[in-house]
Amino acid sequence: MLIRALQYVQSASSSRSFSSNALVEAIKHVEIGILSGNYQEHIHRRGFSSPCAGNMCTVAFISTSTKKGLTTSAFEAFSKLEIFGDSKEGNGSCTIQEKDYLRESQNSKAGLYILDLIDQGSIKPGYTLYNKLLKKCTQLGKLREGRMVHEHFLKSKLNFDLFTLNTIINMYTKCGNLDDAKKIFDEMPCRDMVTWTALITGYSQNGRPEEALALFPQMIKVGLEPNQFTFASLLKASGSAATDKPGRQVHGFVVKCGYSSDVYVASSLVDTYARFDRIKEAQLVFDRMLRKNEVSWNALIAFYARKGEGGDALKMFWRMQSEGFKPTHFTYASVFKACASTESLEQGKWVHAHMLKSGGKLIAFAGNTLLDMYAKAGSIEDARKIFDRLENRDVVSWNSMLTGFAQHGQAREAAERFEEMLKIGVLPNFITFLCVLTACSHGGLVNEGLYYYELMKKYNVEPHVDHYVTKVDLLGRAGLLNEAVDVIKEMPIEPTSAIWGALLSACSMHKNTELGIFAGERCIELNPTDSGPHMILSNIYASVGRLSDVARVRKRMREIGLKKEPGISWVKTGNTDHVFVANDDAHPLNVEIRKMWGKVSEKIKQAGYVPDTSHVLVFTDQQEREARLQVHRS
DNA sequence: GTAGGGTTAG
Repeated sequence: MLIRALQYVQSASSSRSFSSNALVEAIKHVEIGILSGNYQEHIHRRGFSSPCAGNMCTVAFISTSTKKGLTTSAFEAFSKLEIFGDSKEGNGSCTIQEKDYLRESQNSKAGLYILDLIDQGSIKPGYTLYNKLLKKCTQLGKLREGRMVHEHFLKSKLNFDLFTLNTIINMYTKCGNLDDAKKIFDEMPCRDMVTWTALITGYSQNGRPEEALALFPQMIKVGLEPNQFTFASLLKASGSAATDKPGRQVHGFVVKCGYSSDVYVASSLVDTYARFDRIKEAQLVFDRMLRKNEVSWNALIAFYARKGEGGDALKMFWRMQSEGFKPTHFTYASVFKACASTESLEQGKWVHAHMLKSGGKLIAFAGNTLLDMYAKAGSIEDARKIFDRLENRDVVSWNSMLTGFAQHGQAREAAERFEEMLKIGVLPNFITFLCVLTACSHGGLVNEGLYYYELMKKYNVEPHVDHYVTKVDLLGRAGLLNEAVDVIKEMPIEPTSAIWGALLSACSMHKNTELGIFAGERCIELNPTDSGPHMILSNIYASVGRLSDVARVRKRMREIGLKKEPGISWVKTGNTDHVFVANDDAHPLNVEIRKMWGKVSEKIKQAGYVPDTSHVLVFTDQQEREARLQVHRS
């Protein structure tokens, strides 16, 4: 009977004429037969075409077993239920009919079938049931369903229960609804340490560190002592505070309350100190840890990666393993970033191989950084390969791929990928638009860029000042200087130095002296410490022979204490880095290199390169002017 | 019932 019923569901779900009615019929059959055998095993052995079919049976199973009073079996099945929302819809493993079924069941709260059963009187609810339901909603991040359970609990005849309310607060914070969590917190007649910790954690995990930290003194005031959970969250919040002061204060309490040797608390301390560049303190806490784990190492490795200290990051990566710790996705993500920032592709390849060898899957978490590493190191082909091989792709994977194309001047590719991501339903964020706009700007795709800019509205992405900078850059590079000025005039926020900087570069490129001077002066007013705009402005003055203005700009730079950073080039051959600094003839093969450069430079000229020497005024001799442009000189 | 570590742009 059971087998026949399962066959019925299976064939119904794979048949073209499958409909909701057929499903209801099928479920009835399953309901009749399901208790006569081992349900889970049968589901497993039948090997359903998709998890949705299994879900349909699970719903039937819950219904049948609760009717028979087998609540434990119902709970067990419920914990495996994946019918909440659309988790399976997203990866395309559903048939169209199954999608309809999922949608229907959502509307008729089939995901919370069990609540209907309570209303019908088939099942008597208790705190345990509500807590299980809330936990499930929390795990799946289902706010709507969680709220339904919360409301159902309020309507029940059950008394106030601290444990359940803490669970509800946690459900709201994990689903990102801090306002409701705070409301419940405020209305509670009594709170314990878990209540406070749940709210502190909520603020800390949702990027509201100030509010998390503000709760700490209040908690102390009512006489509750924080535990290791509280401290871990407080330290995370301290890590994104404006100064290191909160972190130090919390550290004091950690010592006072005796949690210094807790591995969660100590790892958080390492991370917090590292975020304020207090590497000595971070290292000290780390060294004194009696027990370490992967997270302790990752906190330190992430610090070196952020600082661009690739060598140190790699050293720690090998050391953690020699001390018996296995790298995690966090570790790989940091190490790849470290390799990307030091452009040590060879080392990065080693670590990549290491990850493959240790059986690590290529998931977006670490894969995104690996993709970025290859793109930054110059191998767009490898970056693309990584993208194709990713087990899962999130918006960052797409952004990184777009950036890769933009960095390699492949604007068309970037635009195509962008269209593709929209087509398959990946929601672009503000960074996505920056990536695709930058690609268009660098590739001269003005119309496409303007179109994508307008598209931001459709995706509810509010233009940030950086988007305006990119738009000015897009128009400016293409020589549409008046249009670029219109953007600046019409933007709803005050132009920043970056905005004027973009216009300045465009004017320099297209030789609009008057506008360039205006933009340059505005840019320098707003950010006097960047040497770049001073140099461009000076060059613009030079190009029209306004030598006294050149002198004035140079004098102003000296007064501010600015020096133009010398131009530096690197060439890597084998394991040796050859560094060339402006005005530096120190390389042992200097003579040979210059001879070779002469030949290359001749070829470039033959290919049609015309050096722009207009701003190199100090030398009257044309040959000397050209030479100034071709090698590093100040 | 409450906890810590990662990535994309500029």
